[in-house]
Amino acid sequence: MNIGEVAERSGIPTKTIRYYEDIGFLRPKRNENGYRIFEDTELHKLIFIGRARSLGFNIEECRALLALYDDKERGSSDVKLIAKQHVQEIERKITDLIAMRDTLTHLIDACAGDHRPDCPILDNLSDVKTN
Amino acid sequence: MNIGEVAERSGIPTKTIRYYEDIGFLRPKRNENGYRIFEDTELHKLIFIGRARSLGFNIEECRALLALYDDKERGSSDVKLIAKQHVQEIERKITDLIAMRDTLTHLIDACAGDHRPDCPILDNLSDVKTN
DNA sequence: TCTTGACCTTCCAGTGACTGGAAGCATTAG
DNA sequence: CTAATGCTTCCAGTCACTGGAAGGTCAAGA
Repeated sequence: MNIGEVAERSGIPTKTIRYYEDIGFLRPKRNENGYRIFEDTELHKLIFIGRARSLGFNIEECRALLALYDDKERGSSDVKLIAKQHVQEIERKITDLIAMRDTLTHLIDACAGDHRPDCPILDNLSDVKTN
Repeated sequence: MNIGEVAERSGIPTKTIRYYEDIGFLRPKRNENGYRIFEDTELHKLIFIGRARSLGFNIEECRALLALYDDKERGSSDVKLIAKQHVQEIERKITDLIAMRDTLTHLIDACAGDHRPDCPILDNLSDVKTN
């Protein structure tokens, strides 16, 4: 497979695939004209990385997951720990977003047609104590 | 207030506060020695921005939210529209994050978490068919 | 008074994770 | 044969910071 086909099949742009090679995620062979040739294992790795990224894992976390993926002797508890930490972070974000949505919704309702200079809701939004 | 105190009270690093000034979020006065002097309104603005940023709004979105925050005529329909679009975006993000969390949680539950190498998390991430 | 250290200033460079573009070979379709 | 597409490398830019250098300011202590 050339890089274009791998990009199509993995959903990862060619630029990004080359970048992933740069940072050591893959090391595809080259043929005589210098083109990268990808094996199925490399395609699978890219799909793996793409999915991990879409789940919000950053590059270093992906590297750790890839190492575990490659390591035949790995224990699954290592993987589970990484995933659990990530779920905690996601849940914190969800909580924050719900709070922000509720605040903004109140803001929209309460500020509609209100031309007074001081809005208590805005004051509350930026109040340190409600942080 | 000097920048250090504002940083402490807003939770935003001094570097970032100066950056926010660069991009026009604030325009703190200076005293004779050149130090920035911050009013309470600027502190509140920073807390507001910090919260919006922590929820994934980018700088331009923050600028729009700040306009809502700053706008003495708020209640006008265009400002309200901006806020509503932001609420929609927040809801989309919440949905995405919940999907992410559910996927990960499901995988964690299915993962033994012991020293054995079989791990459903990695299996799922590397399974081409579930792409 | 001098000095030490914390705090402030500006400017420039680097980060992460790409992304875009230029310049130049290789391959393929018409 | 030519044009279009695809591949290569390299360099630069993006966003939102973040770190460091070099230097000015200020309050406290010997």
